[in-house]
Amino acid sequence: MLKTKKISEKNREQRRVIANAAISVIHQAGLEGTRLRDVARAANVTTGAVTHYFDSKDAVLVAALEEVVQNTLDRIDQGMAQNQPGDVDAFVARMSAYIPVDEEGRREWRVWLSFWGRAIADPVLCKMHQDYYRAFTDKLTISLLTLRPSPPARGVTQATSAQEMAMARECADAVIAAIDGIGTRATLDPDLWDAERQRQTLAALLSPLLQRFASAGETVSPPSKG
Amino acid sequence: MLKTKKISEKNREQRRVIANAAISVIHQAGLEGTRLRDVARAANVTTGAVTHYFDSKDAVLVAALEEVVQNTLDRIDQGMAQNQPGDVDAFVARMSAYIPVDEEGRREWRVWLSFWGRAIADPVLCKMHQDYYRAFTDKLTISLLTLRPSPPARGVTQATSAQEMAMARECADAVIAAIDGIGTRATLDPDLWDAERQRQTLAALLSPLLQRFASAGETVSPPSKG
Amino acid sequence: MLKTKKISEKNREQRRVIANAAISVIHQAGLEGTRLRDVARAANVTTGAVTHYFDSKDAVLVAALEEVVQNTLDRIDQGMAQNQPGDVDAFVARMSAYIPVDEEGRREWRVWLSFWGRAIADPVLCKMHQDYYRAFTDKLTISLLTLRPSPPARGVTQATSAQEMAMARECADAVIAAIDGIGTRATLDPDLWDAERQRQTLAALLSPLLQRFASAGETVSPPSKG
Amino acid sequence: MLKTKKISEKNREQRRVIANAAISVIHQAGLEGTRLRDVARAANVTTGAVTHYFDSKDAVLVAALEEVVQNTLDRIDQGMAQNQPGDVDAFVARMSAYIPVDEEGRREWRVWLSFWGRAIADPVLCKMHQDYYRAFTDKLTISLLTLRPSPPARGVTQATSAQEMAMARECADAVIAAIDGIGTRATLDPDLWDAERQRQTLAALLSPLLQRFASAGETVSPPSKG
DNA sequence: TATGAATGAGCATTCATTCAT
DNA sequence: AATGAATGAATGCTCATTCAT
Repeated sequence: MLKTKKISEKNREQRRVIANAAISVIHQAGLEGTRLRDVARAANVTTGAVTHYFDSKDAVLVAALEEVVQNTLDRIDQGMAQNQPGDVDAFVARMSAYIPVDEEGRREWRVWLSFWGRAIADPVLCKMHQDYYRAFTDKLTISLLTLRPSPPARGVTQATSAQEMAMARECADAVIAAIDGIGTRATLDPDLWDAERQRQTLAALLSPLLQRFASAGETVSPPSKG
Repeated sequence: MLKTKKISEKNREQRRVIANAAISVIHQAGLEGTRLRDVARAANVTTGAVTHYFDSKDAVLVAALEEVVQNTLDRIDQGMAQNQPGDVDAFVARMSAYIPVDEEGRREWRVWLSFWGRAIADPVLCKMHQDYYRAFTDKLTISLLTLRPSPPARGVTQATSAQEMAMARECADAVIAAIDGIGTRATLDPDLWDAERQRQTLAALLSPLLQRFASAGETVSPPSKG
Repeated sequence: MLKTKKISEKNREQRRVIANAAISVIHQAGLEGTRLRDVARAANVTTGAVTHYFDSKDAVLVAALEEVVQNTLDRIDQGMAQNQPGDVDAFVARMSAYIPVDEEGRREWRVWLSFWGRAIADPVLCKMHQDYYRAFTDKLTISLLTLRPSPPARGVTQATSAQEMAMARECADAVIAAIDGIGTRATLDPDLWDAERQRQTLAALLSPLLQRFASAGETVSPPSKG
Repeated sequence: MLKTKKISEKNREQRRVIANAAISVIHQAGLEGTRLRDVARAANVTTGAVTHYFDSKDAVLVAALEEVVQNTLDRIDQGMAQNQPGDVDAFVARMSAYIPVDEEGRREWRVWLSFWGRAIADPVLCKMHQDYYRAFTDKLTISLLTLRPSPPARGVTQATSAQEMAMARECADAVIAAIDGIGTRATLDPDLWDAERQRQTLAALLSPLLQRFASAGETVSPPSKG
């Protein structure tokens, strides 16, 4: 039993090693240029070992994507610390952890973008993306609420109104869209899109939006819609 | 001479037919699921005809992307009509032509997204994307300037100051990022992202930003940066 | 009728133009690298024209080989002038017209050699080669007889004895083998085999042989065989 | 280490099996009629196995040629035993091992001839031929020197004079040319060229030449050149 | 567990040939 | 007589997958 557990752990460890090797290869060769042999070589194992730990190539790719997703979600959890109400600038600055401003970010974005193209025709990958984004949206929605003044300060008794929740979710949608839009551009045109331009664009999109949101009693929707 | 022209035109016409067939197949099967035979069948020609008009499969895919790019650029030119100064809502509404709010839009976005993944490892496709986005940014920058009150109204004599240009370009970056971010989400999670949610998110991101921009004498950059 | 003849002549002329174009392409690209399109281009006609004048690609290649054969046979006829009895050196010198000592010779030999490889698996080409070589052997046999002193000088009355004919044919075999052997080497290693080395080797092989043959009353066979 | 060696040996063995299968197919179908699938079938493996051991079809063909070359060189080494000075007949008889007098010889010559045609347009094959022939020439030159009386018998002290070497090399050129010329004829017209005719022609060409060479103090060059 | 040799279906690509004009 | 666009069979090659060791 002890042995089984050890083996199982080794199993899991080997799977992660291979998944990370796959990420490396995808990063370098692109998704359709990724051959199982190269993944095996990058993981210092044989091709047989790869198929030993994974049922198919698709399973390897899914594991690679899960690895990237997990890394990102972990970072989100770290960054989703309690906000200071009204401190929009700090929040925007934290969001810049999700755009490709450093080497690791660029690496993850390249893999990320590779999977988008394939997810379109692959239900499994598509479902993974949807689940991940929904989770991200939920986390962000919760976090955004802490940007608002605490309820008592606004003279309301209930913890969070449904309307406030909706506003926060709209905001989360917008924040994620901004991140994805900037990340895409920066990944495909890295020479033109250095960290500064990315951060500037992120701030341009999020600051006015979040300042409205953070202001008590106002809606995030444009006035013209009301 | 006339004959030559006719032949040349037929050539170009056939190439477009095949490129559009490729778009159809990419839309259905994804980029890596696209086989030349299926493209040929979709174009009602034989595989030999495809290789008669194109040097290689890659050339067919490039032509397909060019077709999508051209369609989009054409639409941009149509939508870049003179803005009414300050009419931010109308501008935002026009921008919604670029997010996948209808069937054709979804179709183009699926193709578009497919190419992103491949552009990462393909210098030719990458260059195409960069060129296209730079062109789009330029067009949008010009258009955005017309959202601002005319110079005399602001008491300035010069046509457009360098600072104003920079502001407009920052705005253009932000607008494009918003479009890409929303388009990506909507393409990968179409059930959750209907036209309404897309438009709402687009407005949430662009309205506050553009209202600042359209207001004379203010900068688009967040106050904290100044 | 006159018109028919003209057309027919044009036909023949066009076929020769195409055959010579084929020789050019074979010379440059080798036999298996020869595409009908390139032959057409080299002849300044369209691919359709080539198939109009020839039933198939093989027919084009056969015509090309016939052209080379005809050129060679014509030259043989020119060189087969009456020999001066005993003038072995002049005969050997004339034989050097058949080894690739000049540009045209090298060109023809490259084509020639290309066809050998294909003749092995192609009965039609094989037959052509056999016929050509047999014709060459016959011509050469006749010519060689004139190297010998005239019969009266040898005290024989009959024109040419059967034994003498056999000797001459053996000689012809040897001469042709020497030419082919040297031509092959020189074609495949032209840098090492300049005209001088070829001529030297030809003389080394033929001079002793032919001097024996030219001497009345002796046989060309090695003494040990007799 | 032992295991590695075994694998490596199996690799080499399999490559040879496939190369020999290729020879069989070339022998039957000619070089341009040789398909990888037929080679695979002849080797009792799948097409995938062939590409597992070889990078490309060309690599398979090169290996096939190398096999033939190696066989020939091995035979040359066997036949290059010390000559008895002056025993020209024995030497000529040994040379007949290189003309297609038996089934195996015909087989090798067919492959050999096939490659000549392709070597013309293929630098790699061309280089192989040149290297092989230069090696053959060197071996033959050394061997030919032993046909001459030993230096003391000729009253010279030095081992081998430069002039003697040059004579031997000229002789080697001639011997090889004779072999190639006869082999070519016999391969392309096997019905007419039985073993007897080949041997006769070989003797006709080589005997007078070598007798001159084997005679001390004479040059192999024709008198008229001196 | 782990290996890597072997498989074979599937792909893009080539090119002689056909045929409507 | 001549064109050249279109055909489609045939080939080399790739690579995920299998399996005996």
